[in-house]
Amino acid sequence: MVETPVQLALFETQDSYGEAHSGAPTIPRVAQSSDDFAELLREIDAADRIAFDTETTGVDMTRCDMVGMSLTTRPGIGWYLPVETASGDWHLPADSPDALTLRGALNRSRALLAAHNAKFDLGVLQRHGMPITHPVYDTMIAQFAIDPFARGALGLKPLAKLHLGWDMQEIETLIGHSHVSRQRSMRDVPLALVAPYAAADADATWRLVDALQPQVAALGLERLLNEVEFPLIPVLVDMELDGVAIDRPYLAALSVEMTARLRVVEADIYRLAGRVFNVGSPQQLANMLYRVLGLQVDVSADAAYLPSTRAHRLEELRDKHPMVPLVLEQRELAKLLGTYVDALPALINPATGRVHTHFNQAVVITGRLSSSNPNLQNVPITSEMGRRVRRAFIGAPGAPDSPRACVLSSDYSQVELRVLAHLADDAVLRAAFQRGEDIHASTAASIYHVPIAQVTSEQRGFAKRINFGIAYGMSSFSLARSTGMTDAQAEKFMADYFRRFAGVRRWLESTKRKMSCDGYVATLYGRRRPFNDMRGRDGSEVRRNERLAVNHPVQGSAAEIVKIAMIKLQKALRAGGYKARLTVQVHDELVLDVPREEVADVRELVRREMEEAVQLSVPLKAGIGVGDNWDSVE
DNA sequence: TGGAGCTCA
DNA sequence: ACGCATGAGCTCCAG
Repeated sequence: MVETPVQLALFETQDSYGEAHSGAPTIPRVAQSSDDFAELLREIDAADRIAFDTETTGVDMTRCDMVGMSLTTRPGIGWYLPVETASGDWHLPADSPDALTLRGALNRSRALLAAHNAKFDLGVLQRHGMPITHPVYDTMIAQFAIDPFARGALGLKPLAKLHLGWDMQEIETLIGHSHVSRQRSMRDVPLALVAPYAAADADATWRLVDALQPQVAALGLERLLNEVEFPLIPVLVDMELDGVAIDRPYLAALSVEMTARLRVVEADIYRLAGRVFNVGSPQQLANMLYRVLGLQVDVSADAAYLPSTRAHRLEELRDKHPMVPLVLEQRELAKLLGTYVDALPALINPATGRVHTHFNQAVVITGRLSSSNPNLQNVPITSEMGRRVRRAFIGAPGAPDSPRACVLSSDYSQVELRVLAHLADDAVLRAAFQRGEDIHASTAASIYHVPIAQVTSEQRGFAKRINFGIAYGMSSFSLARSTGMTDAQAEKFMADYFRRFAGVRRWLESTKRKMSCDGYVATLYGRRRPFNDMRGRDGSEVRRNERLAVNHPVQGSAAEIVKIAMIKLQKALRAGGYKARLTVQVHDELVLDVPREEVADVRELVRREMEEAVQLSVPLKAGIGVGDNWDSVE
């Protein structure tokens, strides 16, 4: 039978696990009777700290099934609660009375709850009738705050190795490798093997809290974790589980239209080329443009390499040959089709009819969220064609006979510049924000010494460039590059800027000094970015680190403000009994599904929670739009 | 799998 | 003289 090789593999697993067991001394206890369960409940009531972990049939919390759950209330022992069993033994089905009892016990407990990558476990538990309302200590997020460069090694097993010296059993020893033959499901692994594996995971998590806590304290990360990152987890769980509604018929029609246009454009390209080639291959395209057609670009060319075919390079050639604009159009169509129009429908969860992105808290060094599968933080907005894609993101369907929810988008106005004004304590910049002025016009007025009403649009444009660039540590050369000023003009412009905004200049200097003296810089809530000793390094490397150093507190503190706004907003929405739901965060923008009858209320609630998220020395301002889709929110 | 190229804030 | 703005994710190609 098919079973035989599986069994063999599992026996081998047990052997290797036996060797490794000395490193992970967890005694598993399987809850197999009502008496066991009652004993566990008593332990939960008496516990100071409870670590838990879920075993599931997959890694996607929006669709996997729960196989079991492990719980540890003291080091060395891990309970395992099967969710389903073949026999009549005690188990814990979703929504069963026992599940409700456990949920009540966990939420009633005064113990610290801990989990590794808690968002996953909380999402799974929520989908199985056990929502956890307590804040949870997440050992993965704590580790990321301690060492943001550990990004690739944030799994529970590497952490247990690092902090506890444990060589833990890898999950592949139970379910096989995803790339080798077909992976088995955790559901098919015998209880006798799942239980010790799961128990060790909960035990490791329990002990990791002790290992991490001294470092968290030493690095001053308590407020960041307890006031920002941990409370954000349940907000992200709700956002991910709710998902975003997609207009599938609209996308289908858009696909037909865009694909037809793509075929026409490609046919025209082949006709002009005199042959068929792969326009999507930068190499073949460069060969066609620069060798066959002989187009010239004005760059100091290394003879060994053909020039790039990047869009801004092709824009310079737009009028030189009719193929060039066609290539640009082909690129845009192929990108939109491949990334959204044809790809999004496949990501719609059939059970919910929505797409469920992942918001990751442990990827971006500055502390921003990242979004993946799909990335909803880079949905096109600039081009007309891109905005047609954006129109596919719509409100959730309402109850029968009631209309779809609206899409509400609220974005912070100039949040990073306001953060800079606060951090740098720059009197001029602060005053401009306090007066509620158009900040770019105001900056221009300051630099050119003219009344704000007399600022020309060109002057405002220069000021806007410098306002954006400052937070990135921009040089006068890049200012010249991006504005078309000469180097000398740009240099003078920046000198004028820093004379006027002396607080900003002092802050930039002190931040760079802090980087080299202390070896780190930090955000409002204390998230650090470490730097290596740069003594004896190349000047350009030092300057790059200086740019990273000044960007970190600005970008990272802004990210914290948005996260706090999300936490407060979610709380206010729930307290008010609203059906409105947060769906997407795009760094300085929050997107919500709002039933039509709630729009007036929720609009003001969102504004208040965002503008009052934190108290800075400058006001925060949010701009809000409402529409039928993500494009029409203006 | 790494780079080229594109999208966003 | 050099090198030239921060932070991400996804798709495609080529090897």
